Amino acid sequence: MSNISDIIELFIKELLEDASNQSVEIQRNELANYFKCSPSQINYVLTTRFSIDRGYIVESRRGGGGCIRIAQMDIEKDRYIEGLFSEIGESINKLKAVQIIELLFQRGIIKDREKEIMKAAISDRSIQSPFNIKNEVRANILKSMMLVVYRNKKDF
Amino acid sequence: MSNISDIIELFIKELLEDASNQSVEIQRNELANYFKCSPSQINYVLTTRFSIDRGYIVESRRGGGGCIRIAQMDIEKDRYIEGLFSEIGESINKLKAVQIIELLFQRGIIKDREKEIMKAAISDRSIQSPFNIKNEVRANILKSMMLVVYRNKKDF
DNA sequence: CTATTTGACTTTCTTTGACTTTAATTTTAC
DNA sequence: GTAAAATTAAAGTCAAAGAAAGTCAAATAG
Repeated sequence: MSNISDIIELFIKELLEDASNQSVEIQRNELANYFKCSPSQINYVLTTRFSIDRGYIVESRRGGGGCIRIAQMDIEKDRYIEGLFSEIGESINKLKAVQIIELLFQRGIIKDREKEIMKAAISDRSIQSPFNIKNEVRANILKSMMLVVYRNKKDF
Repeated sequence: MSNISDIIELFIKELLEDASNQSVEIQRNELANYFKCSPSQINYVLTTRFSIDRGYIVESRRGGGGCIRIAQMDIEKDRYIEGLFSEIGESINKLKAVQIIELLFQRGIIKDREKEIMKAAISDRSIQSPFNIKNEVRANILKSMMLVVYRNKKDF
């Protein structure tokens, strides 16, 4: 204990607890100043503790008035998606990805057009990277989209 | 949050909401004075937030009694999507991609959750390719997804 | 060795101000 | 009284400065 990263992690998680809509906005420099650490420490915490795999979506804006938004999915409540996530892992081929998307549709978690959009996003035609990282990129895209779906159930 | 540009953007959009004919007239100096900012700030907001690819037309007249008119374009969905396609081209950065997605939502072409799914798919976190092809991949993903929307209008 | 911390450098977005251009109004010359 | 000139009242442009956040690699801690 008592490394700053853990403390900042906890702090952000408390903010998220208090937030009504499961998302908070922070200012990197402000937070860094508050914890008397370097600004890039905040980035470190975000990438190591608030990654997609852990159920968080992080967005940011630079420039004057810039900020970082952290949104959370309540992964505990959804053992199901947790299972799918670990199945996807770091890398997934197109066939398996499509299967998972179809599954989500069958379960009534996504609508028809959402299914089609997701399939389009992870198609080989989309991920035309000339290197052998297609499946890694596909895994990331799929997980990101799934997070949105799970976070956003209310809108369904 | 809380940068003046965003506030002015919001203000103008509210004016547009209230306007009967989807267009409003403002006076640059008056507005600048109201928000206690430099007049050229207004130009900045107009070029970054009310550009033609965001669906706005801005006209102005200089000299005494001059003013700026901002009008919201009302374009047929099909032609609209086609135009956006050519704008995306081979490569697109994240900001522009998000703008296009927001536009589709604003125009009622996609739903809220579809918007979020699409934004997740083209986020930097998703497209974690270690090489300099991010923007190419992003363009492909976005176009693929838009194609689904375009073909699948009936479901909306 | 792995995880953390820091700092120098980069990128992106915003804000400001000095200068330019254009249009309307007022003044002047005839 | 009218046409040209001067003045004034807008809006436009552009580049520099400022305000964030991002990256990456070296140093440090455990």
